[in-house]
Amino acid sequence: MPENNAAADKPLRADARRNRDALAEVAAAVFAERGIDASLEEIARRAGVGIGTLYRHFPTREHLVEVVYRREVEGLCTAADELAQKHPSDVALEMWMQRFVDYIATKRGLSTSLRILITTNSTLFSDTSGKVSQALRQLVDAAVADGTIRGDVDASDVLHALSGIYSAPDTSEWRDRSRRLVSLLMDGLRFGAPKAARP
Amino acid sequence: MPENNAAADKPLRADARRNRDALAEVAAAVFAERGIDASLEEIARRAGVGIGTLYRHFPTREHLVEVVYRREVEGLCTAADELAQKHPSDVALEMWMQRFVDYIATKRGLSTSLRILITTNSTLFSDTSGKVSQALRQLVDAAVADGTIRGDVDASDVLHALSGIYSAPDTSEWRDRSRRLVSLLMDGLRFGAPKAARP
DNA sequence: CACATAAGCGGAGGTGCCTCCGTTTATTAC
DNA sequence: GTAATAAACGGAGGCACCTCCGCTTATGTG
Repeated sequence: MPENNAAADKPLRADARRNRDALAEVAAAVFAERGIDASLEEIARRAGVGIGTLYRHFPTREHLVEVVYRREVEGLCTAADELAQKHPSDVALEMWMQRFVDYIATKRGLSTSLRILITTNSTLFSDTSGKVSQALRQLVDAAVADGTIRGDVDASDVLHALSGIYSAPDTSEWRDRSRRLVSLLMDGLRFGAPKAARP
Repeated sequence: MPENNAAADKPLRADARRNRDALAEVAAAVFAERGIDASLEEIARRAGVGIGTLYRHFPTREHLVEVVYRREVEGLCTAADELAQKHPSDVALEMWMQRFVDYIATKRGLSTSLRILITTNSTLFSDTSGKVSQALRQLVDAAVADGTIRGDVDASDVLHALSGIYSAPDTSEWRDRSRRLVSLLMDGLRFGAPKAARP
């Protein structure tokens, strides 16, 4: 079956689809630069649409935030595929984790509102965290399979190791610290692997 | 020692105290009638002060809500004393529980925002719930002591029995249902008490 | 192509938020 | 009582929210 929400999902008209996408894309940028309380009118303005159009597509701020969030997670997961194709699998894994750090970075500061949104809307959390760990699993498994990282770890171990990134305090050094955590982790993962790159 | 917050608590000027009280009182009414998102400008207007004055006393909506909430709890607890003096102790207990129902009634619908406020500000919760159960304990103990309700229960039992009031769904019948719960509970408490009123 | 029409657009307008600062007033000192 | 002054007042102004509805445009049909 193609889809079947209560009374929805008919294909949008071309202009509507265009505007909707433009809004989501601009919103991502504006939220990143001004925080989650950014002016919706600014978003509409920058996207080149009227404020009415914004509200038609996204009746509340939360709707917009949710869509932006889902798109970003989507992008993160797509990146896993692309990296996997263009790079040796251990390098792909490392690059992806660095990108993951960048991604988390933009989410800091949005904390309160985003947390409320996520606790309010539980499918949002399960959907997205499921996708992320699936993307990670794919990268880790590939790297283990071709011997560029050691064989006695799996995706859950790596995810667990990354969890320090969430919990670390919100200082100016956070980003650097997190990048170092990722390289450190990679060194550990390469250690003793059959085909690990030797620096 | 009288008080000693970091750098505060000097006695307010007479007009300031007046305005502050008026605002809190009006706010209680307006929140009750329009919900927690009521217009702050309306509150200022009805209290007969400028909007600037409202914001000086209560820099954010949450500040105002918190103060209103604390006052209401205060009132509920004061009522316990008054009822205890004017009525036989079992009657006082019953009347107080009915008033408790009214109090909870005004809080329904405010749920989300109030819940956020309470989880954000944990002393608010411990302060108020402590006071409420203390008031209830006083009433129950008195009624047990003079034999108008049975002796094998204590305040915690009663509080536990009342907890159904919170959890019940938010229907139109809620209030009636809750009132009946209270009478039912009172019948049970009077049953077999040495000096219970016999209908 | 031309037309009909449903889908979508946009922005004016009314309301609320919050800040800032010139004016008013309670209080203290004399 | 009067004067000095710190405290408090109030509302204009600027910005954001969100709705409503007259106008525009994409799309299907002949």
